[in-house]
Amino acid sequence: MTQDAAPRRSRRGSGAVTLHDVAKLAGVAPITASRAVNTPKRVSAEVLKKVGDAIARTGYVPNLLAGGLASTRSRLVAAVVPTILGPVFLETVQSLTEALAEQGYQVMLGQAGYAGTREDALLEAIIGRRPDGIVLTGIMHSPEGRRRLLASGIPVVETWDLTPTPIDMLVGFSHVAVGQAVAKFLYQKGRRKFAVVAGDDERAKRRLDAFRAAAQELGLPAVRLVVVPAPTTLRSGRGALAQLVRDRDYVDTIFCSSDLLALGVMTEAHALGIQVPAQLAVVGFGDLDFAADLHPALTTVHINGAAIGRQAAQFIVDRAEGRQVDPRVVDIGFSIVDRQST
Amino acid sequence: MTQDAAPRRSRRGSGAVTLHDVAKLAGVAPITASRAVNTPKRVSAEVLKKVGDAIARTGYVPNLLAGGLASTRSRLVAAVVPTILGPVFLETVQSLTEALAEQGYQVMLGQAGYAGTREDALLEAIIGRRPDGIVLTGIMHSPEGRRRLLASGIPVVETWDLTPTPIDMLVGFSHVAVGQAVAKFLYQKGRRKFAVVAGDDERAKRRLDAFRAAAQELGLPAVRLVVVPAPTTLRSGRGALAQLVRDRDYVDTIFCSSDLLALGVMTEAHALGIQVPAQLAVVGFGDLDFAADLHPALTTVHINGAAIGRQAAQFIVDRAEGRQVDPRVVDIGFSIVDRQST
DNA sequence: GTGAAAGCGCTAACAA
DNA sequence: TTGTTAGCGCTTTCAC
Repeated sequence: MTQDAAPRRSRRGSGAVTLHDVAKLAGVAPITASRAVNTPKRVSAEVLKKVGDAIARTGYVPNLLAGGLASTRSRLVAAVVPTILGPVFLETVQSLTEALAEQGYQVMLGQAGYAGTREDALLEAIIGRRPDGIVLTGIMHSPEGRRRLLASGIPVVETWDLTPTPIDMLVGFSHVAVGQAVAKFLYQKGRRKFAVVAGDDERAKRRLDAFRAAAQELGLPAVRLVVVPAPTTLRSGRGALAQLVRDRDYVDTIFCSSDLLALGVMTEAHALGIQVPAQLAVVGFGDLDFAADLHPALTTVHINGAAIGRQAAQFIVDRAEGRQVDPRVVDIGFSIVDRQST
Repeated sequence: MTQDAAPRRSRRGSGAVTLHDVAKLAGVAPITASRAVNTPKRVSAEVLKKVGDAIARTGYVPNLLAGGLASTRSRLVAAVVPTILGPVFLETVQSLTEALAEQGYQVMLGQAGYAGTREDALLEAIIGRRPDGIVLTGIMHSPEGRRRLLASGIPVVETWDLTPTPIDMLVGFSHVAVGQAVAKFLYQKGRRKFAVVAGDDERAKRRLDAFRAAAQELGLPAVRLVVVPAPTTLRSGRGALAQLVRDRDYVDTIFCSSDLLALGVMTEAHALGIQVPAQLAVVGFGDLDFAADLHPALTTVHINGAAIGRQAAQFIVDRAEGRQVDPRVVDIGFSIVDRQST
């Protein structure tokens, strides 16, 4: 603890070990120590060893805030979801986090809320961190928000959708195609009287509209619609079926906008003594973990959420490393998993 | 675009608007602009207006990396979960994120993996960001990890448990008390032959041990045990009941270490024609969203995960603002929600 | 209430 | 391959 004789201005930051300390201990210049840490190939074996020893001895952990400021590369990526409580995007966030972690990036989580309030404050908080990328899942449709993102110059990946006018990069699938495919699939199964139970959510609405249009084209009767608030729950699924029954609106098939809703419909069917699939076919969306193991097993639309996360990570890392990203739009597709509930 | 006459070394960072630009436009010193942004009360109304106008005109967004470096307060909090895919901790992460966002902090997400591998790399990544706090949920039990955390000097909140030797701060509940309470509860319901289906997880194990010990003290026969891999799933719940039946190990009650397992047990019971609760009582753990709406509704242990998140946020903000935190351990308790499945 | 100077810990640019 | 210098954009300390 050698104090300076004239300690005019002491700041001494956090008091943690710095690269300077390591460099001094190793007997090299700070920048050399920096290279030993970040680009070990561009440094002699001897220096590498000395610096490595010094790090081990001091327990040095690089300050990424300082590094990010100096290099204008924060190695931070923001992921924005409506809410973390919806199980839908979790797989994407998980694989995104993992793929990025492998490359030395961390994920900052932002919850926009379905309402779209706070969007502005959230954007401010995100942009202020100067992340190397922003991954959006199912949100940010206000023109003002899009403008700010664009203005920030930060690479943006939109996911879980295929919009005609992406902000920047895009990995998702067509909700319209899903709606059409499910209608066709059910028609081929011999089902004729459809209902839809859907969360009050823009993309669910697009699936549903396509579904209804396809049903109409197939010459089927009008599709009955029950809208429930987002986020969807088992409870609202139960309520929706109860309502259909109460209205004596008999249908032979229900397409739900989430697996949780489907589970709710099936639960209510069980409680009411309605046989699935004999009397009622149920289709979900998402193919959550539990869908395959329900009784009866749930037919549902499978989205490879993990692949979406990985692709998003790839996009961002590519950009951060200065690589050209092309194409900037990836259609990850979907598949209908045919199980017992239909 | 006035270029300097002799641009020796241009670095020009990110090219974004800086506080300097704002200050110049407002006709004040940078530090004054800084005060206008961060401590508006310590600035005259006139300055406040000029700076506000300049910010609006330029679209300035403060660089929190730079601010964090200078002030040694990153306003970043790391939250570590085993995996984001387990629904158990989500409510905690959600309320933590929200409570912190209100105070201007962001959450960085870390996934440790149940295996405990990568723990070291994760710690390095976290500490390197110099977060103002670290919230741990259900992990970090390696002595080496604890040592590093301690050495980093960063405030740590452990959650979802009540350990005898916390690293720093702690908000949770007693898993032993849960096990005992559930055993007593079931005994009072007239149940006598217990089984446990539990994930291979340290804390589930503690609940279960306490549960078995309590059953023994009540003079009940030995508790049958089925251990399934973590994270727990509906499928492993189904498998567990199937196994019990296959082994002709008849029990009248199953205590599951998660609601998902309980749902699996109930699903399998339904498939096998076993009546719940008449022939078999089922108790879950977690009181997830769907538990109340199952058929029959699931009796389970309720943990106020949101309260845990809020308390953790409080702990960290208090510390960051230099307040004394006392007490540093909060028992959030639990409750048994008595529904139809028992 | 406002400002000048210094520096948080690191890396880009340039030079040797 | 290594080192020197000058910042990255902000806030602290000290002075008025």
